[in-house]
Amino acid sequence: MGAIEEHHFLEIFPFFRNGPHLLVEAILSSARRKTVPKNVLMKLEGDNTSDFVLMLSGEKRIYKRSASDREITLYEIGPGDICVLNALSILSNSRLPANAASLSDVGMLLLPRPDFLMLMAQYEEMRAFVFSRINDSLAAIMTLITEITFGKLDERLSNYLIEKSENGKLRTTHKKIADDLGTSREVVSRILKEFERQGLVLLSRNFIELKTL
Amino acid sequence: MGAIEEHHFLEIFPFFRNGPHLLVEAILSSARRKTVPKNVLMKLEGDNTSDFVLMLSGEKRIYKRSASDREITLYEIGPGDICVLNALSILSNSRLPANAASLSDVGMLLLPRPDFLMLMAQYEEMRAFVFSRINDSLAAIMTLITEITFGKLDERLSNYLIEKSENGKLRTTHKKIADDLGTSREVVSRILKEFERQGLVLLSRNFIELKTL
DNA sequence: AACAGTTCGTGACAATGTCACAGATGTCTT
DNA sequence: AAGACATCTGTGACATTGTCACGAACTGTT
Repeated sequence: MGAIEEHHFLEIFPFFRNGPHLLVEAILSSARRKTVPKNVLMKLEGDNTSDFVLMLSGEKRIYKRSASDREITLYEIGPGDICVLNALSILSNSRLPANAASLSDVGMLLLPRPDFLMLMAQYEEMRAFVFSRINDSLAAIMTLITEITFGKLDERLSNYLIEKSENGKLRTTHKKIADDLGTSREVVSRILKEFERQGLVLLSRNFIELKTL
Repeated sequence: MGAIEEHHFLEIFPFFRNGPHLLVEAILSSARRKTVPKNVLMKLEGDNTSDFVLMLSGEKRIYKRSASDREITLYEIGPGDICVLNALSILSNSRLPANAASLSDVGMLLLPRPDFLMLMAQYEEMRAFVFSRINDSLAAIMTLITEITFGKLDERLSNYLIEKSENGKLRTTHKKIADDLGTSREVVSRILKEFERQGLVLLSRNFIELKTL
C-alpha cells in the first residue's frame, strides 16, 4: 500500500497545485490509502463516518433505498471527487443519510476526522476545495429533484443511455437502469421496448446498443 | 432598523451562546439588517448572492420552478435558520440553483461575503454552526427525494395538511399545496375531494378543516 | 439435456399528470 | 342589492408511470 506520491495526488487533484505545499504534505501524511473491490456496499444509511474520503480511482454510487425494492441514485463520484454527504456528516458529526457502493474497484485516501477538521480550520484552500465540491454535488442534486419532479421518463432514460453508453454500447440490466433513475424495472423495459420499436436502440440480454448517434 | 441587540440575537441563535463573545460581536458589527414584506420574490435561480443571510423573523420558501407552471418546495427556513443554498453559493462563489420567496414579513441579517468568509476562517464555532445547518437542510432534501420518488401522494398530502394546519385549520389554496408538494393543482383537488368523501376533511374556498385530529 | 438463477416482456389495473372546460365563490363596483 | 370580475374548485377523458402477476428467454453449470 504505502503512501501515495505527491505528483500522482496532484494529477488527480489539480486544485491543490495552486495551494500551499504544506497543505498537500499534511493531507498525504495524515491520510491512509484504502482500496475496495467492485460492487461492495461500503456505507449504509445511518452509519457513522470517521474519515474524510478523497477518491483516487474508480467510481462510487450514492443512493437511497425504499422499503420495497426500489432505489434511486443521488450522484456518483470518481477520481478527484469527494462525497458531499461524507464531508458534511464529518463536519457536523452526524450520520449518513444515504447508502454508498463501489461501482468498480475503488482507491481512496482516508483522512481521519480530527486531521480533516484541522486542515479545514487552517487552510483557506482546503475550505475552498471542499465547498466548491459540495456546491457542485448540491447543484446536481437540485437538478435531480427538478428532473424527477417535472421530467418525463422517456427523456430521462434516453439522456441516461447517451450519457452512460460508450460508442453507443451499454452493458447493463434494466433493473440497474431503473435503480439509477428511481423507477421500476418494468417501466424501463417498457420504454426501452418502445425505443426499439422506433428503431432507436437494439436490445439484448445485459446489453443495449444505440442506433442513432 | 439599526443594529440588533445582542441578547435578542442570542435568543434567536442560541448556538452562539456557547461560542466566543468576539464572534457574536463580529457578526453583529458587520451585518446590516433587512426586512422584506410578505410574498416577495427575493432571489431567482441563477442570481448571484453577495451576502450571507441569517434569518431573524418570518419564513422563507426555497423552491424550483418548471418550464410549465409547476413548482416544488425544497425547504423552508425560519428564525434562527440559514439557507444552505445561500451559504454554499457564497462559500463557493457560484450562482443560486433555486428561487427564494418570503412567505411572511421577513427580518434578516445580511453579512457581506468577505466578512462571512473571514468569520468562517477564524472561528471554529462559526464553521460548526454553518455546517450543522447545511447538514440539516441536506438531510431534509434527501428525505424529500425519497418521498417524491417512493412516496404516495395521498400520504404526502395528509402529512402536509397535519403539519401545516393549526388547530386543524388551514387557510390556503389547492394550487399552493400543489406547488409545495411538486404536483399539479388538479391532483390535489382530486385527492382532497376523496378525503372529504371519507369524512377526513371539510373543504371550502381558501380553507381546509381537518376533522380527524 | 436438464436445471437453476437471472433477465426480460407484457397484460391488467392503480396512481398520478395533463388538458379542457364548467361551475362555485369571493371581492369590488356601482 | 345586483352585477361584473377574478380566482378557485370540480371533474371527465386521456396519457404516463407504478404495481402486480406471470411466463418466456437467456446463461452457466452440472
